[in-house]
Amino acid sequence: MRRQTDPDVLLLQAAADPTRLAILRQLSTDGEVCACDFTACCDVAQPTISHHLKVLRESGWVTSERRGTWIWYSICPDAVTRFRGMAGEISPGAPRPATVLAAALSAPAPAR
Amino acid sequence: MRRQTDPDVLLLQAAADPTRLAILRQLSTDGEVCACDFTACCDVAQPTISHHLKVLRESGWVTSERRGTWIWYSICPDAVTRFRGMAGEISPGAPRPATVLAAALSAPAPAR
DNA sequence: GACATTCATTGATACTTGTCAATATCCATT
DNA sequence: AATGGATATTGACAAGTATCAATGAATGTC
Repeated sequence: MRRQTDPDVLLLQAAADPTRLAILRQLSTDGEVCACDFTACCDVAQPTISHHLKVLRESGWVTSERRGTWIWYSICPDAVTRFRGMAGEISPGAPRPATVLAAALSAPAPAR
Repeated sequence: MRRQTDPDVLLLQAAADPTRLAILRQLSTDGEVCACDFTACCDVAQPTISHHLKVLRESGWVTSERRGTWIWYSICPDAVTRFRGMAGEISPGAPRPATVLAAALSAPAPAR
């Protein structure tokens, strides 16, 4: 298992966790959320929330801003753009007209 | 670490791997790909490809169809729809007009 | 300064996952 | 049925990760 460097994979990996997806969804709804408010929605201890926020920060999903005692988190618009770009690129694929299908069936072997 | 059941998280987790993302991208480009053609693009052994294809199958990303000796894979349109739906739901969040920002700054504590 | 609160870090532990060698299974051809 | 090629499965191992208790660092209040 080699460590990830592809930024797209990093973005997906960061979102692919129930706690972090819940965080992203709450941020999508509220726009800005204090770190102390995430413990309520996610049913995990404070260090765990802090860990997940770090993952989201380092993957580019969120930014934080200190205001006195509290730290407010919000989603980076750039991450949303990148995520939607990936969603646009992944598609069911090129159309397969009958001629192409027939060619594939009669071909001696798949393309190398 | 409790096992995942949320289908959205499962979909993201399945895509959040370099090999599997490469598979999805090749399927997006070519529409339909023979299992034997994935070993070339991903630089991993055949059992590893088979393992990743299984993950993509069980998470709903792809379907397979046997044609004689070869098995052809393609992306499920439904998975694409779900993925794009998630991409649409995650956003930088509600707008923060000056009044809201001022209220947040002067508030004694974050909303509980 | 002393104290309380918020958030981050450290360290330990249990669980999950990506990988491959070896083997099995399925299909087509001879 | 015997052989060969394409995929899947099994088993084992190394590496990654989610979690929390304990602790540290920063800020605000008294």
